[in-house]
This record gives sequence, C-alpha cells and structure tokens, in this order.
Amino acid sequence: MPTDRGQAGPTISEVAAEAGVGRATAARTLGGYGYVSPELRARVLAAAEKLGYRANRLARSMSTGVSHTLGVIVADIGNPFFAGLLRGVSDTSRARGFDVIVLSTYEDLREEVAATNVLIDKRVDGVIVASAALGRDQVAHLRAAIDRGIPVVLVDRAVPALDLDAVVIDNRDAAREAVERLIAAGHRRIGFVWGPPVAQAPATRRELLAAASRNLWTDGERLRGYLDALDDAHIPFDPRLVMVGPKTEERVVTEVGRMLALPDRVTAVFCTETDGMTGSLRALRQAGLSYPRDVALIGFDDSSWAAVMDPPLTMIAQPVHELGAKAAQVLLDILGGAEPAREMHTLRSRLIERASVAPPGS
Amino acid sequence: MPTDRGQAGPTISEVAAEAGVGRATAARTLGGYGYVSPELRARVLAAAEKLGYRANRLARSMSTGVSHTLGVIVADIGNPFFAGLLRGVSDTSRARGFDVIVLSTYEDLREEVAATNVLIDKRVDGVIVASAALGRDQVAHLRAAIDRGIPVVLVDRAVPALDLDAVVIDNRDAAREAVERLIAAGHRRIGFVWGPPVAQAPATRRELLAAASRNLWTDGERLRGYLDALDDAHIPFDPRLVMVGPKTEERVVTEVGRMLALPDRVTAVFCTETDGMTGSLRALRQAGLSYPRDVALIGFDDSSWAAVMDPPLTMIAQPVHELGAKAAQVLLDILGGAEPAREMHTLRSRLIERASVAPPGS
DNA sequence: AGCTCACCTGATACCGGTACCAGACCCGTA
DNA sequence: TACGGGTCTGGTACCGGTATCAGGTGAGCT
Repeated sequence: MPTDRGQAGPTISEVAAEAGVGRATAARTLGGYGYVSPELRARVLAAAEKLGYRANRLARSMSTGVSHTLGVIVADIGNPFFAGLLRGVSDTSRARGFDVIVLSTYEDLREEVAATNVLIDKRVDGVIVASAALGRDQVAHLRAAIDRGIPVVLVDRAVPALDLDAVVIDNRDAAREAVERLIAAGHRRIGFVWGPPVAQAPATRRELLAAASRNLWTDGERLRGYLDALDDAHIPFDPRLVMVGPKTEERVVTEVGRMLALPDRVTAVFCTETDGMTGSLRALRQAGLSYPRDVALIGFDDSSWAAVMDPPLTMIAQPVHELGAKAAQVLLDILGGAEPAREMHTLRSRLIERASVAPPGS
Repeated sequence: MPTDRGQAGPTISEVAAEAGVGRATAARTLGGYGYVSPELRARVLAAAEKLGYRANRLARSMSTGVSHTLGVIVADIGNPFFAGLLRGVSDTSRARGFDVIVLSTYEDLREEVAATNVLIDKRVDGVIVASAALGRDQVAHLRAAIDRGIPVVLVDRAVPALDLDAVVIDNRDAAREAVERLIAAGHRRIGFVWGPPVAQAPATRRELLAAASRNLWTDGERLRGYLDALDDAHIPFDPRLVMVGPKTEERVVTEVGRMLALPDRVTAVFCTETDGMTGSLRALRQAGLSYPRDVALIGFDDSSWAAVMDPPLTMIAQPVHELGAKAAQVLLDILGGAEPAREMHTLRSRLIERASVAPPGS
C-alpha cells in the first residue's frame, strides 16, 4: 500500500520547494542547526508556516540515532503506586523534552522480557524498570539492553544480580520501623500480611527467607525488616502469623481471619500493600472486631483515603512521585553524558502516625 | 557524533552478509514477507540468531508509514481514574500489537495542544484523548491530527464541537440517579461539590449553566443531572449549596464546612470527584458530624477504600478499565479499516449502594 | 584588477528498513 | 534445440530527516 502522500503533512523537500531553496537549507532552518542567512531563513519559515510543516521525529531519530523517548516498565499502570511513580517520571522527562512509553508486566517475568524487547526495537534512549528479576539467570533481557547501549535504571526494586543505578526506598528499614512501632505499643503477636506466591506455607524461618529471596525484592526486604524488629525485641517468630500465597484481597480476608481465630490471636497486623490493608479491614469487620481497640494496624502506601478513615490509619508513605522523578533524572543525566554511579539512591519513606495503633487489649 | 555502530545491534545488511545472501532476501525472511526458499530462510535465521538481530521498528515505521503506536492524552496519569483507564487502553492495544505513549495535560488546554503535536511528530497511528476542549475555537489541534490522517477517539469526555467517536458514561444520568437516591431518602438540602474554576460564585442558575458550558464536559453534565433531579422533585435550586472554584481538597473542606454552617444546612452532599469525597469527610469530622446520621453522602469514582470505610460509602462506579479498553478497540478498528461511526459509545456506570445514605435527621 | 578567504548554499551520502522489479535459473514442452 | 513460463533472488529506489563537504559568491586587501 503506497503511503498516500498529501495526507501525512508536508516534508522538508516540499517546504524547500515552496520557499525556493535547497533541501539542505530548509533542513538547517527547520532543524535549527548549521548556518542560514536571515533572508532565506525567513522564507523557509514562512513556507513551513504556510504549509503547516511539522518535523517527522521518526525520520529525525533514524538519522541521529536518538529518539528522545524513555521506556518505562512497571508491574501495573492501574496501581496507584505505579501511577504516581509514572507521573514523576513523566513530569521530569517531559520537562527535559523526552516522551515516555509505558509497558505493564503484571509481575510476569516473560512479559518483562517482551516489554524490554519492544523498547529495544523502538530504539528508546533509556529504560526505567521496576523489575521482577532477581538472580543471574533472570537478567539477560536487561543485559541485552545495556549491551546495545541503552542505559537502564531500576526503580522501586533493586536487582541484586545487576550492578545498576537503582532508585528505591529502604524497605527493610521502613518495615522494621513500623513493626517496632507496634512492639513499642506493647504488641507481641504481630501478623504479617505479605504473600510471595509460594505453594506451601513455609514452616520455618529459613524456608521463609528462602522463599523471599526467590521472589519480589521489595517483599523480601520488608520481611527482613519484620524479622529484624522481632529479633531486636526477642519476640519468637511464629510462621502462623505470616500470610503467603497470592496477594488478592480475598485471600487476605481469609488469612487474616485465620490469624484472628488463633487461640493466641494476633493483636496487630502489618500490611505490605494496599490490598493487604483493605483485606485486613474487611477481615476485622467480619470478625466483629474494631481497630485500634482490638487490633492495631499499620500498612504500606499511604493514600488520601487512609487519612479520612475513622479512625485514620497509620501508614508508611512512599515518596512515589520523587521515586519516579529521581529515576528519570538519573537516567537523563546518564543520557546527558554522566558516568553511571551504579549505586542505590535511597529515598526516605515516612511512617505517618495516625490512630490505628493502640496498646493491645485497650 | 557518528552513531557508534557495533553498539546498537546488527542491521539487516550485516545479517545478510553473515548468511551470505542479498539484503533483500534477509529482509524478506526477517520481515516475514515475500518469498524465500526454506534453505536460505534457515541460513538467514541462523545468522540473525547468531548476531542477535532485532528489527529496528523506527526504520520499519519510516518505510511503511505505520508506527504501531497509539498516543493517549489524559489529564493526569497519577489520578487513579485515568490510571485505570490507561490500563484498559494498554491491555487491549498490547493485545493487538500496539504500544502506547502517554501524555498528561493537567487540564491545561495548551498542554493538550503541545501533547497533540508531540504525537503528530512521533507519527503515532491514532490518538485517544480525554480532552478539555469544548468549543469550536478550541479544537484546532485535534482537527490538525485528523487532517493528517491520524484518527482521534475521545474518551471520558465528549467534545461537542467535534463529530468524533467518544467513549463515555452518561454523566448526567449517573448524577441524576445519585441525587434522586438522596431525594428518595427524604433529603431536600443537597450540597453539590463540584468546582468549575470560575472566579465568582454564580448567583443564578443561568450563570451556573453558563459556567458549566465553558468548562469540563463531564462536570457540566453532572451539574445538569443534579439540576434534573431537583427539578423533577420540585426542589428549589439554591446557589449556596454548590461549590465552585478550584477542586482542591482544602477548598472542599472549607466549602462543605460553609454549607454545613448554613442556618438551613445541607443534609446530604453529592461529590463529583474523589477529592470531593475525602474533603467532605474531613469537613464532617471538623464539624463534629457523622454520616449517614447527620449527613448523607454519595460520590463519584468508587475505589476499594470506599467499601471498607465504616460505614461503607455509596458510590458511583465508573467502568474505568472498559472505558479505556473500548476506546482502544474503537480506535484500533478504525485503524483496521473500519469506517468511524462518529457516535457516542455510552458505557454504564453503576450506583453502588452501601451505607452512607440514610433519611435526614435519623 | 586580481587574489585570498570567509561566508553561505545546496548536492549528496547516509540511517535501516520495505517493496518493486529485473533477471537468473530450471523445468517442461513443441 | 529452442522457447515459454514459473520460481527464486538480489539490486535498488524509496521513506524524511541529518550532516558532510564541494563550490559559488562577494568583500577586502594589495
């Protein structure tokens, strides 16, 4: 099918013809490079204006090898966490003249590989990725991008097997702080609503850690933070108090229900994700319990809703926008010629204390 | 700067050389068109595999004139409504082999124009836009895209001045239904948390409508729905019960506070946006009032939080994912050769009744 | 007046694909 | 044996820009 011209807008040649100058002169004027006399420049500009010329950035990218586009790979655009992060990326890259292509993986590593290939094929200048990869055998796709000269910056999740810039928060520390807060209020039976997609509930601490190191980086860190806090307070670890398996709200409801039905039931619950919190809230209601009187609650990922709940929820707020903005900035700096620092850029999360934590049995 | 080859991956010529065949033969094999004998095909494939060849989609787009990319313009990626919508767009376009470039306008028409130009320059195949444009003098940018052969599909917001496919919900009807529900419960003093960015609070119904027709389409429709319901019930319109001005949560708090302090105060509040609901909740708490006992509440845009509030909130749920998915589908069909229907595709919203509505003074 | 040189312009060869088309080759048939 | 026709391959002209570089022009100097 011949591209039916006359449709897609005038080309530089047509502008040149209209202005009565050579193609190169029109190109220099419109491309803003090289020298053109004021007179010809004016004529070219007039012709371009008249014809409604717009540069074809595809063609420009072809010859310069630069697309002024960043690729971003996240788990799910629909998730408010990633949506906020994306806004950070988008804001700072637009400000520097870069556009953003977004791809979702839904936590599937194969999707992540496919997404990376799409971005390589589209010749994006750089990639920001919240990767589900961990081990050496899972990073070939990212290596491939780097080998092709496309810089990669990690965001939200570090990839231990890769020595790259990563913009993250200190998940371990954030989790520890939250659990410490619970312990400080007097809790010793603290549920951990977590959820690596393992088939069998790990019975020992060792198995748990092993599962953690095979799954999402953030999740593993948060588990370690939970264990840190327990250890520091000499509270024995009880595997019945951690939820594993797919992190659907449904499952959270039943799992927290289970923890609530234990003889020595849970008096506090720490949730690593939004769905964990909503699920826990549901489970509480089903059990006829209320917070913070019967159960104390702390969760990850603050939102405007958490503050208007009654009582308002104590939450760990991640700097979502900054996470994205910083990742974009690091990447853009590398594209600008800066040497990659290959380090963890750790942003501060904040524990926002509201009213979902009280001493047990109060 | 010479694009330092050897970096960006092998080209078709290099694969052809490696396989010892002509460029065209390698191209046909790798591009999957034309005829190639099984033997040569195998050799080319082997060479491509060995070299790690990946097609340059930029180059392909250049010669075919098709980029397999959709552009999406929304007000704010960080807003859960648009994030969900985007996920719908992204899911269905990925399934059909299209990628998505996302741009945010933050409700600024100039940003929308800039975004449209970026998409034209990048030669996207089609555009999905939640436009802030209304009148004939505001749609030049969308016309420009169409004139260049780039089909445009509207989503969330119709543009009266343009005869295009639009995928929306019936905002007027949704608002009317919600307000009717309030009226059915016995309310007659119903606040409308709305907010066209007008300087002066309109004193008359006429002025209000005028302001509405100069601002966001969805907002205008929702106002009309509110008025419809009042009219049907013969409830006189009171301008003091509608909030205008920027829709920040802060302003909502003070405005709803004002309505709550009126001698004949509001006994129900209808919110057209999420921030309106959180703001209203705050205002209630500040006034020492609770829902649904003192004030009934209905809002737009359901979320998982609304269901776990205590009491849970009655909400209008928009089919966010479907909105995006349908818009992408309509656009993709047009790109596939279908004649644009140029009609409103109206999706159903649902009023999810929970427990934030009770009779006044109960 | 003649020469140099800086200044300016436009041919032209890329970028990495697609797609048209000429022609080589092989087979069967008259 | 010559010829027609189908099969298969590779040369090459695009797509719309960028960037290099040869050469034309005129000013300034001797």
